[in-house]
Amino acid sequence: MAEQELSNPSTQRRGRPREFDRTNALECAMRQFWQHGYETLSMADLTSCLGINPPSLYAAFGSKQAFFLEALDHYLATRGAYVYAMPSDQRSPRAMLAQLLQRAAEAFSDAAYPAGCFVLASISATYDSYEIEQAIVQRCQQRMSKIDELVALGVQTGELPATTNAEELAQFFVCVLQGMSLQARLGASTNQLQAIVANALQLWPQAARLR
Amino acid sequence: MAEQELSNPSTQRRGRPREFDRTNALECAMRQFWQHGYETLSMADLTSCLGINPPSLYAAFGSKQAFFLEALDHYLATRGAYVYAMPSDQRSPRAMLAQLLQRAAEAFSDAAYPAGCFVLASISATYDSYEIEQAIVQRCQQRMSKIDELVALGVQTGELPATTNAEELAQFFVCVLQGMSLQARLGASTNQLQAIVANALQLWPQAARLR
DNA sequence: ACTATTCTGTAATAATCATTACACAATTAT
DNA sequence: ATAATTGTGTAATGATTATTACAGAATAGT
Repeated sequence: MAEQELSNPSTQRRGRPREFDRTNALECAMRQFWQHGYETLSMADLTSCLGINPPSLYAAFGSKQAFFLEALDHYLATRGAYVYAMPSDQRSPRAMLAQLLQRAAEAFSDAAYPAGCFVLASISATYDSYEIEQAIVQRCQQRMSKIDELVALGVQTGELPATTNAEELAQFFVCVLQGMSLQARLGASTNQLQAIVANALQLWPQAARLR
Repeated sequence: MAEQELSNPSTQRRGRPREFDRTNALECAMRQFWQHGYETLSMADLTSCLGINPPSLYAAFGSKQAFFLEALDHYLATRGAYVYAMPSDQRSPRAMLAQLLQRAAEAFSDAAYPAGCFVLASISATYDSYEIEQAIVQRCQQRMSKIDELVALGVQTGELPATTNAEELAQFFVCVLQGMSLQARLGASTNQLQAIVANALQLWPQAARLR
C-alpha cells in the first residue's frame, strides 16, 4: 500500500526517471499547506507552485490527502523536530522544558517559514476528511506528551514538589505552547513569544520550593 | 451600502414577507461556520441546514462572505459577549480577569455549542479572501485589548507591583486564553480548562506582593 | 381591482475542484 | 534493436463551488 521509496542511489529503477526532486516538492508543499491550510490550497495552486503537472504529482504522492499527510510528517521530521531534539537528557527537566519552549518561540516567529506550528495551524476547523482530522489530532497529542513526560520527571526528581498536580501543570504548558502558535499566526515577534515563555516558566520555579 | 433592517414591527414593508427568521438563520449559520470553518462549509450545506433556498439566503445576506461576517458579529454580540460583560467595575481588576477567564473556560467547553472560540477557531489558515482574514484579526485584537486594560488597571491600582511589565503580562494571559480555545477544540473538559486558568492566575498573586 | 414591491422555488450559470485518459518520452533489461 | 517500464504534458473528466435568471406567489398602498 505504501509506496516503496528507494533511497539507495545504486538501485536504479526502470523507466523514465523523475524530473523533480521528491523531497524538494515535499518541502514546498509543506510550506504551502502550512500557510494556506489544507482546504484552501488547491492542487492547481500546488502544481503551479511546484512547477510540475498534476499527473507527476499524483504519480509521486497518490492524492491530495496523502500528499498533505506526507508533508505533515515531513514537517515533524524536519522543522517540527525540535520537540524531541532535546540537547541532552543530563540536564534538568525544567531546563529541557525551557529549551523546548524557547525553541518553539524562535521557530514560530522565524520569518523563513510560515508563522506558528504547522500541526497546530492545521487544527482549527474540521475537515471534509475525518481521516485528516484524526491524523492531525493524533500527531498533536503525541508531540505534546513530551511535555507531560518532562513535568512528571520534574516531580520524580524532586525538582517540583511532590504535591504538584503534574497532569494539570503539563496541560498548562501545552496550553501556553498552543497559544504561542496562535499568537505567532497573529504576528507576535520572537521577543514577545520569549516573554510569554519566561512568564509561563515562573510556574516551575528555578529553585524548587518544597513544602 | 449596509442593508437597512427595520426592527420596528409596526413599520411593515411592502412585498411578500420573509418566511424564515433572520436572527434564527444567523444563529444557525454561526454554529455551522464555527464548527466547519469558512472555506469548508459550502452554501449548499448551509441552505439545506437552514431549510431555505439560495435566493432567499442571498437576498437576506448578500454573499457568503457577508453572511460569515454577520455571523461573526452575531457571535460577538451573543455567545462571545462574555469578554465585555463584566459583572461590575467595582470589583478588582484581578477578579475581573479571573472571571473573564473562567467564563471562557465554561464557554469553550459548553457542549451546547461548538468547542472553543468562534473568532479564534476562524484564524488558523489564511483565506482566499483577505478581507475576511483582516476582519477576523481585527475583531480578535479588539477583544483581547480588554485583557490589556485589566492588567494595566491592576498596575494602576497597585494590585500589581509598579515594576510589572503590563504589556508582557497581558500578552501572556491572552496567549493562555487563545491556547485554551485550541485545547477545547482538541476536547479539553471544563475542569481541565479551569485548572489552566487557576495556574495562569498564579502570575497575578491574589495578595499583591510589592517589592 | 390593480400596481408596485419583495420573497420563494426551480433550475441554470460559469468557474473551479480533485483527479485521470491518453499519447509520447526516457530509461533499464534482454 | 526491441520489449518492458515509468515519468511527462496536454487536455479532458465529472463533481462541486458560489451565485443568479426567471417565473410565480404573497404582501402593501392606492
